[in-house]
Amino acid sequence: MRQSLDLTTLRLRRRNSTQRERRASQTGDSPHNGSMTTSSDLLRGLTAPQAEAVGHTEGPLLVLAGAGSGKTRVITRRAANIARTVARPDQVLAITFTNKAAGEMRERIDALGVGRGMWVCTFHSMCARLLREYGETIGLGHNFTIFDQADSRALVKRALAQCDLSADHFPPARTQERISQAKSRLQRPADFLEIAFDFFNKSIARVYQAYQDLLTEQNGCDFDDLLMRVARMVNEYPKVRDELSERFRYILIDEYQDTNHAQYTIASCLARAHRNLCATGDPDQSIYAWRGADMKNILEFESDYTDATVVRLEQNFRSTGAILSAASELISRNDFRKHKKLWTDGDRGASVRVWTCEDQTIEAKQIAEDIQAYLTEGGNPGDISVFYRVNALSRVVEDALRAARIPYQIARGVEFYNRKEIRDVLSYLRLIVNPSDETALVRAINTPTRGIGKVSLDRLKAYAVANGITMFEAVQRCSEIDTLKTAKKKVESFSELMAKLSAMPDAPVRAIVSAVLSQSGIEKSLSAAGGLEDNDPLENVNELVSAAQQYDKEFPEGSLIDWLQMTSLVNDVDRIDETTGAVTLMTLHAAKGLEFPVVYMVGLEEGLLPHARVQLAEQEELEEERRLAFVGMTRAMHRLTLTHALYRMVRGITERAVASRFLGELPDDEIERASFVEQRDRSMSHLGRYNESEFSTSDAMYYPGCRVRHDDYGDGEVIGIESRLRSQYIRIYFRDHGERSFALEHVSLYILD
DNA sequence: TCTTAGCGGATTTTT
DNA sequence: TCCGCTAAGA
Repeated sequence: MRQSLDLTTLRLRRRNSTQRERRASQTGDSPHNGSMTTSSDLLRGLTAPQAEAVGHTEGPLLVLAGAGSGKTRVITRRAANIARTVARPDQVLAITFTNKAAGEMRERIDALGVGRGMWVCTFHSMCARLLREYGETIGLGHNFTIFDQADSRALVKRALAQCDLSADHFPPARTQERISQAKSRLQRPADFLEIAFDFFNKSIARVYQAYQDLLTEQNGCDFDDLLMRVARMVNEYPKVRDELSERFRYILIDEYQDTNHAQYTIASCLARAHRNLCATGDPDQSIYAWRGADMKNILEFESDYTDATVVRLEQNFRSTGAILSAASELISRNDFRKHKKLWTDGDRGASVRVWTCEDQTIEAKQIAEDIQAYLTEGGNPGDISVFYRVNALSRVVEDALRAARIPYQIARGVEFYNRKEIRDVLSYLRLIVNPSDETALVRAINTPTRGIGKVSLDRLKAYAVANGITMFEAVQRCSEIDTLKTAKKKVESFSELMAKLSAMPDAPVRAIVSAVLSQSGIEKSLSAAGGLEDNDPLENVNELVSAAQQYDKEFPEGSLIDWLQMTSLVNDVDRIDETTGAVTLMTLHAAKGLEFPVVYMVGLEEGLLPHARVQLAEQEELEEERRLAFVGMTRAMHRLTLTHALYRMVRGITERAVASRFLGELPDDEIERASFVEQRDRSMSHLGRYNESEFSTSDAMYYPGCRVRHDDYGDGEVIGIESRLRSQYIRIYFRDHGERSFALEHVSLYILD
């Protein structure tokens, strides 16, 4: 089991060693420094608060670590110190937010001369591992399948159908979200029903129950189940809790501000025996409230553990003065926060650049040109990253980079595993491991098409239900199913195929994957179809084989189960390869915890950041968007560029875009503006008169509080911009006429200041 | 049972 | 723009 958790670690270690060694040497954590064997060495080069956190061992500890304050270094050294002085490595549990972070941390700990055996993983992978070990206690087979979001969505649809609820009133995505939220709050279907008073919630409760039954029937766990089942297990089975909390004498949890209730419960239970819980995080970087994360967990740590030591890290070692000052000014607009003052004694550096661009194509082109110039000066593409709020924005940037022949990579690890052909192959593997996995069966049985369609599947299902067996067992006994007509033979041969494949469970994973490819006919049908220019499915499938081969090489002891688990739990960032020397594109969420010398943030517009889906009236939602902007900005070390476009094409339609209010919240002193807007559009635009000066605040920069003049209504103050239906509306308060709102594309306004 | 055309709806962010 | 779903035809 441990194998699966180590895999990502090792892979990342191999890939990233160059870059990380470079960074490590900058921070004094050189892996080649073999002389670090005493605890005092671990304190070398640290500031006083950092040293306090590293040296602390006993009792609860809260490290409030501002962006770029050397947090990773601190927790790494602290873990190393503990494992060296007061505990064995295997008594230490370190939970990080991504597998990548886990990999880096493990490598650094290794470099500090600590032996193997420490648990360094994410909440989800830790839970999967614990469930394989203890699952029987709560009636979960050890060979359970992890259902990803798409699988889970499909089950929600089935559950909705079973409950006779129309997808119109209960959109599967929303329903799934409701269920997920309930699970993260540790509410079971019955609990949910108890607090549901209206028809809507009662219906959701029914769907939830049906959904959960479907999952259980298939011996499956969705992502939330991994957490919920472990949380309930440690809560309700004192024996398990005691055993585990006895085992983990020291627990470190990073990014504590983004934990949800289930994770909080797990942490509390595991820390029960020894109370050596160290939480690190930064409330200003909490960006996952939408998926149930609760900032209260970190804000109330001190009342949960009244004897907690609190260390604040406020000195920033990452960014230049200008970047830090701009980011600090922005985040200071949030009301719901603990006051904190980040500071640096480094140089001010270059101003933060704010670019106003004609449209998204110009925006992308300017960025590509700017990157090109940076590379010409000898810069490294690997230093650069481009962030955006939504994945859809990556497209234009990609096109521009490709046109400029600049190497880039996108942090979208899950996408690979979401490809149809990959899911097809994986469904066979899942079925081998877990024959109850009906979702996998239904997919595999007719991929490639073998003439087993809906009708035959219905008959198989009916037979299974009538006889109280699984659908897979029905497949195996298809000869006795009379309702099957022409399909009988076909089902039979599928059954034989699966029997053959299942007979090789201990073979190397690569061999199993290859066997699936050749014997299922997937390979043949893919090569017959012929490859497209890019994204050839056959090539993707071959990449999967290589991945399996890699796994075999690194984990001779590894099993198919573990490999599948690993592929289910990869996230976007995990697949970034830092050694390729390519510009990295990612969402703002994925950027958390990373740093880059050069950062671009695109699409700083109302509707994108803050996103149109957030209720602007809800202060907390708006503040989370502001934190997201803050997280993005504070990733930058030397150079930060923020861009917005005046027109943006959304779903094929070009729309007027308005600069993000966040741009208006940045301090002028730290900002340098530039405009890439063509003259003709200025004169043709229906937005009224512009400021004369060329680089003035952008033409479109209406922000809340901005004073404007309207031809009919006189002077007023902008209250906000709202997106409704297809267009955006600007709401203005006029002294003489009260509140009015106008369609942005038709209104004519003069900006007064 | 499979293929295709046409339509409508959708998009936040992720383990 | 794009994707997935539906209905109709082979």
